[in-house]
Amino acid sequence: MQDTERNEQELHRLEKLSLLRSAGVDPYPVSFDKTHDAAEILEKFSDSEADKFSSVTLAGRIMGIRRMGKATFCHIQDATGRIQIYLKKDDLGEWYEHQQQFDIGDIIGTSGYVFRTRMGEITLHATSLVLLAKSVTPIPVVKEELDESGNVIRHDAFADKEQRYRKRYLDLIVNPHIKQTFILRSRVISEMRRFFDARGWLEVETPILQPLYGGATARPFVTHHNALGVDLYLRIADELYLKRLIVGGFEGVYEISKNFRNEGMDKTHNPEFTSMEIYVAYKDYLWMMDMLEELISTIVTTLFASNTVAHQGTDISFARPFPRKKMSELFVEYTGTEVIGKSKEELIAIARATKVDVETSWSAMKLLDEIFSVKVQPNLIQPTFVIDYPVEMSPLAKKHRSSPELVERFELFINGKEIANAFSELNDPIDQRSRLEEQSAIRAAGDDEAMVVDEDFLHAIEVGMPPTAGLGIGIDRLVMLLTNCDSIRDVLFFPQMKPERL
RNA sequence: GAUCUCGUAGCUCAGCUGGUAGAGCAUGUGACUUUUAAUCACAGGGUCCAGGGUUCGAGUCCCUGCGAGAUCACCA
Repeated sequence: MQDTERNEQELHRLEKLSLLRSAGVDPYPVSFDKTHDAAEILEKFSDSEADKFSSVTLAGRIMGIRRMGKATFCHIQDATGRIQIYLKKDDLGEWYEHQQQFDIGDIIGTSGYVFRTRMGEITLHATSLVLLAKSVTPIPVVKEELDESGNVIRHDAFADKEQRYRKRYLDLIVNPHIKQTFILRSRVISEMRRFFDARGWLEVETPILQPLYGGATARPFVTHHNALGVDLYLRIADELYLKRLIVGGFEGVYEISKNFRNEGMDKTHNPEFTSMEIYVAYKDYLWMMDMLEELISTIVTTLFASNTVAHQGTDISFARPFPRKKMSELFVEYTGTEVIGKSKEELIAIARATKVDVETSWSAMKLLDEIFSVKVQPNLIQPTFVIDYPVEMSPLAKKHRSSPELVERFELFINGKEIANAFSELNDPIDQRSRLEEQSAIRAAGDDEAMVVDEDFLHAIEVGMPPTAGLGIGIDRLVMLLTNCDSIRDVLFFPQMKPERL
C-alpha cells in the first residue's frame, strides 16, 4: 500500500515506528520468553501470598491504554485473557519514553510483580518493558466494563458480520469469547479420534481430487490437471474410497475430511464442509446405532460434564438410549397416512392434503423426502434415530433383511436437523451395479445430482466386501448444535464469502 | 435463485418533508505517578459502496450494479 493511501491514524503509527527505530528500539524482535499467562495470574493471585507472583513475565497485545502523565495503565490480552499492566516512569526509565509511541494493537512483553490496585484490580507492576511487534493499522476499539453483577458490557462492539467473517483475525482479537466455539470444535474432533483410536480403527486419508465423484447425491466442483490433461472432481464424500479399503482388508477405517459441494450457500451450507466417515467390517446398522449413541454421549459428557446441552433456547438431552423410530411410523404419526410404497400420484395427493408444497414433475423419492422434511423432521428435537428408509432413497445401502422395499439405514436427527447418516453397506455386487445403473438413468433423465457409475468401485465390490456398517457425521452441524450457534459461519474460522470488490 | 432490509470517519452509529456532513470512542497536542468505558482542554480526520437519472441543488428520491444480513426455495 502506498503511504498516500493510508489514513491519518496509520500515518501516525508509521511515524511512531520510525521514531522507535531511530531511538534504537527493534520493533520486531525475534523471540521472547514469557513465564506466565494472564488467566493463571488472575486465577491464582491472592493478596496474602503476593510473593508467589513477585517475578512474572507476560506478553500480549495492548487492548487499551490510559496515560496519566508519569504513570500509565494498559490492558494486554494473551491467549488466555486480559490483564492490566501498571507502567511507572520511575521504574522504566527510557522505556517509559518509548511507550509513548505504543498504540492499541501493539504486542509487548513485560516483567514485574503482581499487586492489587486501589480499585481492586489484579495488575502487573512493570519493572521492564519491550516492544515485540508494532501494529501499523488500527484495530476496532472495543471497550469493556463490568456491571454490578460482574457481567461484561461491550461498547462499540465489532459487530458487522461481514467484516467479522472476512477479517476473522480481527474478530478473534476484539471478540475473544468466540474462541470458545473453535476450541470446542477442536475438542469434539479430538474426542472422536480418541474414541475411534481406542477401538483400534485406523484413521486414513483418501483422495480429494478424484477422476469420478460419488458416495452422495450432489453437484461437484470440477478442476483440471494440466500434466494429465484431465478434469478432476473435488470429493463430495469419502464413502467409495473407504469401502475399497475395507475390501483391501482393513476392518475399521475412518476419515475426518473436507468435502466440497457446488451448491447453494446459507446458514447451514458452506461449499466446503467437514464430515467424518467410518466403516467397520462384520457389523450392521444396528450395531452402528449403538456405537454412535455411545460416541455422541461420550463426547457430550466429556466436554460438558453433563448429558444436557442448551441450544437456541431448547435443552437437548443426550441421555441414552435415543428413541429409534421407523420412517414409515413417523409418516403415519405426523401425516396420518401410510406413505411408503405409494405411487407418485398418491404421494402428490398426500402432500397436497397435508399442505406440503410439491411439484408434479418430482420423483417418488423426492416427494417422500419433501413430505418428510416438512412434516416430520421439525418435530425431531431430542436425539432420534430414524430407521429403515425406502430403497430408492439409498443406492449404497443394503436391502432390509426382512423388507425388500426398504434398506437398512438410519439417520440421527437432533433439533430438527440431520446430524448423521448410516447403513448396513451394500456388498452384493449385482444389486450394487443395478442400483448405480438406476442412478445413472435418473441422471440421464436430467437430475445432475444423481450418482455416476464408478466401474472401479463396482470391481472392488465384485472382489468381495465383508458385511460392513458405515456412518457419516456432519461435523459442522454437530458443532453448531453443541456450541449453540445457528449459523455454520460461526463454527468455521473462514467461511466462504463472495469476493469483495473494492 | 426469489423477497425484504442495510452500506455515512479507524470502530459503533445519528442524519426528519432534498438545502455547505454529525456524535461517542479512537487519533494529535497539552495537564495529570494506583487509573479503569479514566478525566479535563483544544485540534485534525469523510470519493456518504459504485455508476447513471430527476432537480437550481441528492447522504437523502428513482434506476442499475457490487457487497452483506434476514426470510423462503434446494442440497449435508
